[in-house]
Amino acid sequence: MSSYVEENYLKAIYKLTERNKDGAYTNDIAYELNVKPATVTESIKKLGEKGVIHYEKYKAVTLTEAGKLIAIKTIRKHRLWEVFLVEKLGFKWDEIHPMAEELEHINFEELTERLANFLGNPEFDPHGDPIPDKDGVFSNNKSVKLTSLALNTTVVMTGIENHTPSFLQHLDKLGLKLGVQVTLKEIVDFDKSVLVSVNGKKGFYLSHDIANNILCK
Amino acid sequence: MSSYVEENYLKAIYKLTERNKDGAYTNDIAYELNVKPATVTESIKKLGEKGVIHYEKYKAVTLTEAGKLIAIKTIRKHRLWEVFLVEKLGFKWDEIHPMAEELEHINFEELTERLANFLGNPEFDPHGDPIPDKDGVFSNNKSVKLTSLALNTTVVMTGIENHTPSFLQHLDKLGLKLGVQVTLKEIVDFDKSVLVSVNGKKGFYLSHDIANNILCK
DNA sequence: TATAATATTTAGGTTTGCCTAAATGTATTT
DNA sequence: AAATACATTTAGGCAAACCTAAATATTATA
Repeated sequence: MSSYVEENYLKAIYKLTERNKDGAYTNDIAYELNVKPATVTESIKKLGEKGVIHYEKYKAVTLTEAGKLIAIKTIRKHRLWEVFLVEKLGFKWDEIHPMAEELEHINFEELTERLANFLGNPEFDPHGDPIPDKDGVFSNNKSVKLTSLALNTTVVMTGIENHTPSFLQHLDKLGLKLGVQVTLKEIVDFDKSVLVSVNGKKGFYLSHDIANNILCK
Repeated sequence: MSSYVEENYLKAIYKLTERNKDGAYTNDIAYELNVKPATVTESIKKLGEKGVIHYEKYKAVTLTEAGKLIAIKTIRKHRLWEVFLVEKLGFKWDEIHPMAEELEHINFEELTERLANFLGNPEFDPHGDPIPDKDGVFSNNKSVKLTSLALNTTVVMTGIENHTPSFLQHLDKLGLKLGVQVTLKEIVDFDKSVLVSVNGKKGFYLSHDIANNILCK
């Protein structure tokens, strides 16, 4: 199995396992990777034989330590390239994902580490997601959802939980970028939408769906 | 055919056609790409159908305009990444080829052009090879071989015609890098080796083979 | 020009990563 | 607990990109 394909499977399984500790299901992996479930069955069987995942027929799969490390290293590469694309090449945060999706599969450890160094060993990518170190260790940074705050709390926006271009572009329009100060002014009982004030300016309403995808600290 | 494979075939054909205007031969393409001639036959048939090369049974193949453009754009990407690896990440000129060989296949025009801009739109890569512009045009820069100079000529080293790490490392050891002043002091009749002085310092001998791979202006 | 040497192509195979359709297993609901 | 719904796997296929061995063209040489 090419490292390109393998890394994508492991990344998908990693992501799904974060959401559901039992492991990743065939159908969900198929959805993540835009392939059919039958293809996934075939692939995860091979990945199991290779020792990067735990595979048992009809069970959710989980990553072995080896598999987890590959997944995390792929995430590291992805996020470092995203920093490069934004900080050095001036791309916007909603434009970079497809490019990073390719660049993450360039496997030269020396390249990755020199890139990290060139970028100042960033700890977060342009979306606020943490960048694991070269041994695969994440700094534990406990952000919470904007929807979980108590009224009249002021926090700093640190991340997001949805990376679609349309969501990112909408945040731009609202002036909601990483680092801004957000104060929760009101929680509307009817639909759980929230009134927020950004950097002390006049407030505006955010739907619960939007607020729920914003992380802060 | 994946763009990865296609670009490598077109690049190989481009290179071979530079050497031999008749076109590229099956065997030579196979050697360049480390595949068997039978595989090349199969592939060039497909590339012919696709319209990127002119293919006729038993004849040397040449690039169509479309194919030539793809080849040159691949070369552009390769050389821009090489500049990045040396200028920004601090790699040495003998280390970068394998990485650039992968990075060249990342196809996002906006990425390439922003990268070029970030690097200051360089005209030459770290080996002195010209970087075509985004429309595939090379600036014509007529360097000549060190072996073609008349005695006592002083020139600037501008490029090389061999990119193997061992050759590059040897040049490093001799202090022969792009931009140095080289004076041709002697041509040994016996073996055509040459005595050169670099930046006005004490001279040393270079075999004809080495001198013949050094370009200057 | 016939023969030998070399280059190219054809024929038939393999592996990888995908597919559809059918079969089978697991989970949920009545 | 049986029936139904849903998830997963199996079986059989396909295209891409590689391979080896054999056949056929071309080119060079005697």
